[in-house]
Amino acid sequence: MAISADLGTADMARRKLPRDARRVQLIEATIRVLASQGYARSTLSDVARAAGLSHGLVNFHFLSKENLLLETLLYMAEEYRQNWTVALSLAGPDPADQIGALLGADFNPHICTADRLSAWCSFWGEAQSRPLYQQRCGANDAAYNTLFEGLCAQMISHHGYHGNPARIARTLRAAVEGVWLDMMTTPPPYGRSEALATVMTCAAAFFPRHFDETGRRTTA
Amino acid sequence: MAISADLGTADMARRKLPRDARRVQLIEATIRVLASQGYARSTLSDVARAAGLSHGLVNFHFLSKENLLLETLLYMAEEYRQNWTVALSLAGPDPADQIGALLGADFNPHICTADRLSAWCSFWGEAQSRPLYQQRCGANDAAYNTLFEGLCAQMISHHGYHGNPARIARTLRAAVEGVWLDMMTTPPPYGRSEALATVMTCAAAFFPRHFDETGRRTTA
Amino acid sequence: MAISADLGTADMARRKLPRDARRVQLIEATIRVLASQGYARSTLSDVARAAGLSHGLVNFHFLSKENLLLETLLYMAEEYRQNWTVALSLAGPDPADQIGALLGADFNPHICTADRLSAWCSFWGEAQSRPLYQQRCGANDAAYNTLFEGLCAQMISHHGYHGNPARIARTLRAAVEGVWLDMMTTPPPYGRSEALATVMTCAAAFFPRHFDETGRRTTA
Amino acid sequence: MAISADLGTADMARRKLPRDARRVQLIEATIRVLASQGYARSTLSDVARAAGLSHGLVNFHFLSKENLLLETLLYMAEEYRQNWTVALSLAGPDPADQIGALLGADFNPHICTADRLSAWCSFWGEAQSRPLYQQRCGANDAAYNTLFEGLCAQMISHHGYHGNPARIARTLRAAVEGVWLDMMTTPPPYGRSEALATVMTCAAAFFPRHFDETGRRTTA
DNA sequence: GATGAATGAGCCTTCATTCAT
DNA sequence: GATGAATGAAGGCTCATTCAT
Repeated sequence: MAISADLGTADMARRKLPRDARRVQLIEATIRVLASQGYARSTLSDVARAAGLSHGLVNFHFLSKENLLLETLLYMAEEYRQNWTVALSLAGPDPADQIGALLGADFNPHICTADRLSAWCSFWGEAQSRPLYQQRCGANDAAYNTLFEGLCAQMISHHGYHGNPARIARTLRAAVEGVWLDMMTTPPPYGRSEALATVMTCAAAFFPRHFDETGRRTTA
Repeated sequence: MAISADLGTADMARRKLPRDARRVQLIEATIRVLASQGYARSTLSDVARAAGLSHGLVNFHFLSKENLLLETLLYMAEEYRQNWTVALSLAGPDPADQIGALLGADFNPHICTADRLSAWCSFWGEAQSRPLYQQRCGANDAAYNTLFEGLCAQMISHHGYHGNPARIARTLRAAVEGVWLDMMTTPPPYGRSEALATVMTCAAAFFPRHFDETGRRTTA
Repeated sequence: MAISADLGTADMARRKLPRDARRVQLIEATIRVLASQGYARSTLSDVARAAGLSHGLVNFHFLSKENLLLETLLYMAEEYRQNWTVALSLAGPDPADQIGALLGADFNPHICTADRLSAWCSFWGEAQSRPLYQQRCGANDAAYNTLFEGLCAQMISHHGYHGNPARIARTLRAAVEGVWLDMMTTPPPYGRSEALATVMTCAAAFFPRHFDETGRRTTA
Repeated sequence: MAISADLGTADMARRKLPRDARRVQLIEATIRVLASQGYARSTLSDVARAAGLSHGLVNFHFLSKENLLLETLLYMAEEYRQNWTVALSLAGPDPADQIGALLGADFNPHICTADRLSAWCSFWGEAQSRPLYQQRCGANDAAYNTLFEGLCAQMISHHGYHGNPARIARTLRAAVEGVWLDMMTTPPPYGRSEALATVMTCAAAFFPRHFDETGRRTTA
């Protein structure tokens, strides 16, 4: 993960690296455990075992289970943010290109892992009763939403489409999340490519001249 | 839904209720507790307190916590199924009417309660690691999916639309689930009507002559 | 059981019969449950189920579990006492006949049931920590011991044997109890007849002219 | 027995004991608790309190109550086996010496404690309904029984006695167990020496030239 | 830093007892 | 008398947290 490398290099001034490396190691273990056990059944021992470390070390690095889980969520949220940010920066200036980049980023094999999807799911399930989680879960990234809505508005104004940009943006966002849920709930054959195709079908419904089921229309 | 009518009210506080009435009372309490505490933090004592009954009674009627939660899920799944079944039977023969009825049913105030949405969310979060939950959660109702896909196919063949019916159906389904997730995650103002409007926006994108943001076009 | 019939007819003056009949029914069920579950795992529900009666009835008739178990022990102790009393009264006047009768009585098929042996075992296991049980268990029947010791003394004085009558009596008693324990602990083939033969082997060791492995020597 | 030497004393109250030492400490506490409370009333808290440790530690070391009790039984069975094995190895080659050693070993003050007798009793009481216990309780040590029977056979062939060796062995075994039971059930004055004398009385009945009430005849 | 034994709060579960019907 | 729902105390078990080594 680019993010973990960055985290490691950031304050690398001193031998802090082992410290952060341990943290990332434990967080990655937490993600795996959340995926396989679910939130309610995940224990610190499971995490320690998954990380190949000793039981007591988890509290040493994260002070509490509560905190470990929160940091795991923050880690995934940051990872997610960096992912679409990078994708966006690599895309062309056309809003269609940018929308395509954002939607595609959600299915980037680095992000859209079975384990990570499951872990997200776990957090969603708990978010309702935990304000701290809620702030970091999915649809609450205001920057993302504003950006996406702006891109939809540009599609309308620049490319001659019609409709309420906020609602179109929200619809596409909902489709992505719904598809993510399906990927969890539905048996294997329903993979990343079919998921992406489903989302692109939705995009094509709104912007038929710029998208089709396979993604951004190259001939647009 | 008739199933849940009037339960949890004060008058049934004590002493000898018919077996099924108590079960429903406890299940409704479980839904409320799941909504407010989340899955991981829900205890039998919470459920008993929410129902105004002793905690021993929960095990008396449900044998185990595990089982109580499973029965709660089954109860909600059945309630959900009945809800769209009824809505469908009341709709006209036109596939557009039936699709409108199905989508609207998902936002029926009886079903689409804050508590119920939260409870569903809790189960989704755990479903990944529990096959028994997974079978009953959301996108796995084969009958529903087949039906919905058939209706989309009819829209195409009867009303001159284009596209892959399976993928359109899946997209609409994903949009509904995504919107449900948003309703949980997003603060209050995002209510049932806005949620329904979002889903209808999606339907309108696929079947513009038969739907708009407010629902089924009356003049179609 | 003769004893249960007697209990039933004793105060049969009025319709007390159903009352005592129920008690005996529950006690017999308790014996079966003790035998199959052991003391620690026997519950009132088990007893009720084994008796084919309702749960609440046990407390109605016996006031408490503690009391039910005590009464069961008293019932078995009384049954045991009657058994050897009757056997003794049917035996001839010779001390050898009486000893033979007493030893044989312990393996009377009515008394020496698999269930009853197991139940006795359960009570023995608990007796150490319950004075009330201890008084009624096995070797504490003073009347029996005095009697048996007297008979051994007669064997010595009348039939020319040697030894300490108290100790011989105690040895025979111990052999009976040890054999009972073995019958519980050892797999099936070790039945009543082999058990009796073992005890008779012991008697024959002390009184060889009057006993052999098969019991009282007929030609003595 | 070396195995149990010095355990349960004050100095090992707290903090980091080698794994096995803690296990033995807890097992010894379990024996004491079984003796004073009986099987049915023994709780993990009792055991923890008796050991001066927290109750959580019991499950930490033994995983479950069930397992703690089983391990306690195994510990006592092994202790018992070692006891007679050692006694046998110290005895002379004459079968009479060896039988005397085996019978005496059963009343070795290290083994034949009030607590241990009570604990054995508790297990016997439960053994009927627990195959795992049954295998380890008393009369089922095939090696012991075979050995003992062989020694009785030697007494017959070498020293001119008569009788069925299997039955004599079983009788002596039964006497030992019966006497053990009596030691539990009967009030104090009935101590180890009287118990041993009773068993020796039995041995003397079968092998009068080699045993008397006080044990192995020295002049044989 | 790292380890894992030790602690104790909290939860699920069992079950004797009560009691309305 | 009989039934079985209801209660609540008590116990086993889990597990986050602490801490001596």
